[in-house]
Amino acid sequence: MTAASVPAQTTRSRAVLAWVHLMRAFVAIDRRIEQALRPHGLTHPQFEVLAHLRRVHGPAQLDLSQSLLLDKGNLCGILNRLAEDGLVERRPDPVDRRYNRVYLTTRGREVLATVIPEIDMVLEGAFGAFGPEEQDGLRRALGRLDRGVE
Amino acid sequence: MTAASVPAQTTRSRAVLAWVHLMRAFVAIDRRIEQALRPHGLTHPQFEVLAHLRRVHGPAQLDLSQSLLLDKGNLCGILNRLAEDGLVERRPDPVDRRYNRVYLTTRGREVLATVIPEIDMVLEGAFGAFGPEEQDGLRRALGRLDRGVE
DNA sequence: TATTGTTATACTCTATAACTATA
DNA sequence: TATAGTTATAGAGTATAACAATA
Repeated sequence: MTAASVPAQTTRSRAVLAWVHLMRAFVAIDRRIEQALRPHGLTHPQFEVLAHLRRVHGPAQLDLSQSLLLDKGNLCGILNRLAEDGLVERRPDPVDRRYNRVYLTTRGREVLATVIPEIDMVLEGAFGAFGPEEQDGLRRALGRLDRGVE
Repeated sequence: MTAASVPAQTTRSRAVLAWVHLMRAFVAIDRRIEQALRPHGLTHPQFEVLAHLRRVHGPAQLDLSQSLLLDKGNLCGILNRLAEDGLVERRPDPVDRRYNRVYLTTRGREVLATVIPEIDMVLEGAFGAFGPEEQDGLRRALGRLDRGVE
């Protein structure tokens, strides 16, 4: 820091302080996750799509976009990039051909199989300092926070 | 959800669950903040810069980029947009003219004066369900989490 | 006519690297 | 030559809206 920059002290409310800490914790972990994803050529939204497809088999694009809170047009672009890389496949629903159902390819499953353990390690490293019941407590508090916002 | 999508049940570790909750809580609040910023034409990084300048007077751009963990080239672009909108001002350091010192303009201060209370309301709404000592507890846990990652 | 998905546009952010000006 | 800042480029995400295909 250069000499002439002047830090000022201001008081901040409990809520603002809590937010600053929440943000810092999130960003710190999120950066680690992105570092783990990048060598595999994956962005965060792309990983979210893949991880969702691992749990839900063959959703229509509209379902997918709603589940992940993404605009349908933008999801379309994300799916294009994933499909170009051969991680994902679109197949029209045989009954109602307006629907595209989205599936992981074998390659997509393989990529997930290598990426997910790396991310688990990041998370174990982050939360490992907490004991099991502390983790549960934190989780409950964050769940309350999440629900409180809606 | 369309009929043919198939949810699958998998077990997830405590750490992953804690992360999911952390992420959901963060994203929920973050979206609210962005909604509050958008009518003022501010993006999140732009607000971060302005908020930092409210506390630190006249930092050099390099200091600023390091404080906010932004690349100096990208910070330059963000400052250009803020300067175009008249919220921020660059003045070369009279002693060493390699440095640009960055200042809030009067307009920038005015915008902050209207935006910050709105964001405070978002945060009070989010954390208001917690009592003071609960907020402090959450804050301490998140602080530990943040430090543990580094 | 309503719904699903695609395409188009404009803007911002990020990563990376070459370039300019000052010291 | 080192440092601070700028510019350039390419890729990705987001918001918004018009468009095509199917029902």
